[in-house]
Amino acid sequence: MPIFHYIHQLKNCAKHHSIASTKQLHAHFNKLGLTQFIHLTNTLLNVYAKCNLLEDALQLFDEMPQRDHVSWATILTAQNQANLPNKTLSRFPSMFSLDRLLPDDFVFASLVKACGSLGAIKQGMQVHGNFLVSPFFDDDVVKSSLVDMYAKCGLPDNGRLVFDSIKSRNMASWTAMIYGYARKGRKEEALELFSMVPVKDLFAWTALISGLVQSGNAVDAFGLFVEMRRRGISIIDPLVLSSIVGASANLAMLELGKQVHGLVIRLGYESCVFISNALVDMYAKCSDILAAKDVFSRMSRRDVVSWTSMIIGAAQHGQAEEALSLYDKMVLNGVKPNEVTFVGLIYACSHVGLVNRGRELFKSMVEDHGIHPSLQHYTCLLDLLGRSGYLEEAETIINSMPFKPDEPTWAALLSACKQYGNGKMAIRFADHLLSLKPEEPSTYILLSNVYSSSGVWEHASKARHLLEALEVRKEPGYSYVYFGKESQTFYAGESSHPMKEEIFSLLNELGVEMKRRGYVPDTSWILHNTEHQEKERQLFWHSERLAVAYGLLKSVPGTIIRIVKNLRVCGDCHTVLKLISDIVKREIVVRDAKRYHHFKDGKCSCNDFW
DNA sequence: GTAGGGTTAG
Repeated sequence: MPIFHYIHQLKNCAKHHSIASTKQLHAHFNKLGLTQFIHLTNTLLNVYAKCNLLEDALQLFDEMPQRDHVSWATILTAQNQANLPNKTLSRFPSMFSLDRLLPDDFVFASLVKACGSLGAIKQGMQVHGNFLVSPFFDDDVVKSSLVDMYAKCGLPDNGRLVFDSIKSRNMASWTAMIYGYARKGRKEEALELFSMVPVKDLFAWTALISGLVQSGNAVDAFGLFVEMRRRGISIIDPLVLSSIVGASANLAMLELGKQVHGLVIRLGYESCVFISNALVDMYAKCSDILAAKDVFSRMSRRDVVSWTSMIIGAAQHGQAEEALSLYDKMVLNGVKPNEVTFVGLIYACSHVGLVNRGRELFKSMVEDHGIHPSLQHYTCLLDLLGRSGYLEEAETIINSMPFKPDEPTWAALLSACKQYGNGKMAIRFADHLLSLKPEEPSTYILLSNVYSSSGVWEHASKARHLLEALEVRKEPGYSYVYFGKESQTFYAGESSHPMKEEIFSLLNELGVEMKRRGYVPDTSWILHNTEHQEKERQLFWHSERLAVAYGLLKSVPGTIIRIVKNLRVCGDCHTVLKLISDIVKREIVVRDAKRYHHFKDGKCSCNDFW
């Protein structure tokens, strides 16, 4: 039978993902000694890759007596498609060392793509340089990939230089460039380019919208999504929906998220794994952990992202046991955890002080799963150890780990030193923290307190000065409360609200009852050098309290009051919200800049850890 | 026979 006939058969296998037939043909070729025909073997390689049988493809590739450019391009692309871009980059050097082959245009495109998905800009620029001095330097496909790579690496200006050199721009180059600007938050340039696109198809809209979501501009992303719908662009592919679900998550507006969920269902994409994943995450971020679990439980197929989203959701809402048991179920289901999964798991342990379990998971991550711990993993582990008083162990880890702790980690450890009365270590940690020039005002309070109590006055006053400088450019605190479709934003110290009187008297009323229950305002959270009474007054006007009072006055009795705050909730407000939840018998859910707090019956889901 | 754009978890 002629070779081209076999190639035709193989193409059919790829089209229908028929694994059995592919393997049968492979065996047949072996028997007839046809594998020497590189043309045929390359096709087989590609079919394995298209059927997601990377292992088979790799084995075949390694066994090939001879390989050409096509073999290399095929295997590198296969690794990209299997989401293993680092393997693409590590395999590439043997193209020359093993087979004495230089990259062609196809191979360049694969390498550029791998660099893009890794955000490996240094290697990306090297590849770019090699491409420019290669015979393929003018290839438009590689150039489009380069535009995309620079977009993903956050360097749209580098991308623009390449973009301008493309002779015949097609949709791929346009969308890559639009995405590059949008992702960097350069909305005007993105829109300008978008207006120039000859055909505004769903891809172009998606690039624009998803880029804006990723740059944190959820509001404009929504506006554009509505505009896209108005123009009758049919959503024939669900990817734009995951961006828009993500936008609702970022805004933490539950009602909006529910509407988007409704749209997802109407369009028939609810069973799409990555859409469901985005929904799980959205509900968790909107503090409706029950809805998140509901979506999760109805999924017919769950990948590592689904499980991880659910684990992190549970952990962030204070349900550590749930998070850990989800992990056990995940393993039982044969889903391999990745580095993000372990961030969620160790974080969960840290929340409830499960020191041993946390240590075990960290060890298992490295030893059983071969994952290199990142700074984030160390941060979670140090949090766990510090909180439970294992300060020496924490310090040993700091000295041996390949990263420097960040500001919040030093701050958490410093608090732990204070709590466990380790003054000497506190000074060591404080010095590290001070040298980082922290951004968080409460850090200076902490520093100042540590230095003062240890008699290091010079540093205590330095911390004060730095704080005063910081206070000037501090972002004002605000909170928004929402119920149904209504939402209302309150700024700290705001006293011009139309319902000011009602809010004021309700807070006063609650204050009387709180003091009756033993509440003493903790004014150490107020940073200014002011009189005690003035400090109390400032606490009183913190935005989250105004929002809660408004929520109590305006929402349907018995419903959950949901609040989103831009900064972290202060310690005193945390105490107050716990008390209020008990006094009025209402659940209050606050999402602050760091954590989720479910206040109910005088307790908080965060276990007073945030 | 091989390549380029839009997606989800921290």
